[in-house]
Amino acid sequence: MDAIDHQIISCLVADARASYAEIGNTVGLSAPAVKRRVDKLLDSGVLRGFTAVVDPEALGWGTEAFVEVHFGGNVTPAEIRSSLEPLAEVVAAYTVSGAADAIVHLRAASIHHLETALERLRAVDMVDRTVSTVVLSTLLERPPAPGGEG
Amino acid sequence: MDAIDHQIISCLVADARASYAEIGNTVGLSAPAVKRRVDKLLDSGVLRGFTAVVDPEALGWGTEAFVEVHFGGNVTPAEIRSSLEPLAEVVAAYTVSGAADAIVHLRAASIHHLETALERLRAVDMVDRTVSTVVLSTLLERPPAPGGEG
DNA sequence: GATGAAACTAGGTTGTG
DNA sequence: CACAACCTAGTTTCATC
Repeated sequence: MDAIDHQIISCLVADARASYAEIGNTVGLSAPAVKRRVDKLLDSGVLRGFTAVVDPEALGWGTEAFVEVHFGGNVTPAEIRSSLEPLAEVVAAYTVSGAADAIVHLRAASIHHLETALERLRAVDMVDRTVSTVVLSTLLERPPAPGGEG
Repeated sequence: MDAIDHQIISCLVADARASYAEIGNTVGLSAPAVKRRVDKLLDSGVLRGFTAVVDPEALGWGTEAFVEVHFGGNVTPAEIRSSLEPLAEVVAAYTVSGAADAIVHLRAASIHHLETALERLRAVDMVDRTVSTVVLSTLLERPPAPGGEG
């Protein structure tokens, strides 16, 4: 994990289908050298994989919301995870500090779809209360800048 | 944008470096046919591109927070966007309904780094008040399921 | 208009120094 | 890590339905 690895990761984040030769040209390495590093990064788990970036609107997932979920009683993160995993509308979920126990990021096709997703979320065992915040517009969405401070 | 396009998108979301032949094998098409469809999806904007999925911990970005931002006065989404864009720790930002004006997703290297990022966020013009929620653990993070209801 | 097969080109992969 | 050879995949063209 040296500076060149960070550059390679940057290239792949920018375009996961970039050729090794192209990346090598950017970072000053030969194509095979880049491949070996990428293989190592995949093997070590630094790179988890490669995915396509899709326009949610085009797929008919134009409605988003963040939901603070309050659980009743003692619930483990693992239990929360397994209870949320079956809900297709849940694109992300986090346990958090503060008043709520978890924040759930929902993506739905419409307000109506969002409502039914919320109903199913509230029907999940141990869910006590939810506070929904509907997304009006996405201002910014980007991968974390590689090699920040710290 | 028929059912096969959705299948192709699913394949690419699962693995952006999958070969056209492999995708074709899954969706029941030949490699050239898949390529033509992918080109069209890229051209039409349904597919925005391809990116690498990186482990934030491994890159030293292990601390996350969601911040509700309250703005003073009349601020346009475009103004919010351009004021947040320079902050490297901002990985996502949304205008939202409800009490807050925006939700900002921050990723930092440490609690200390998060603190400095919050200071810079609060120093942004027109930012009135912020309410931070620190992420304890990531339960789930996944792309939206293609072809939902709606 | 879109697909499938084949030919050609480019990139991925492995071995050697 | 670079170089070189080999092999696989991407790309284009053309014929077909």
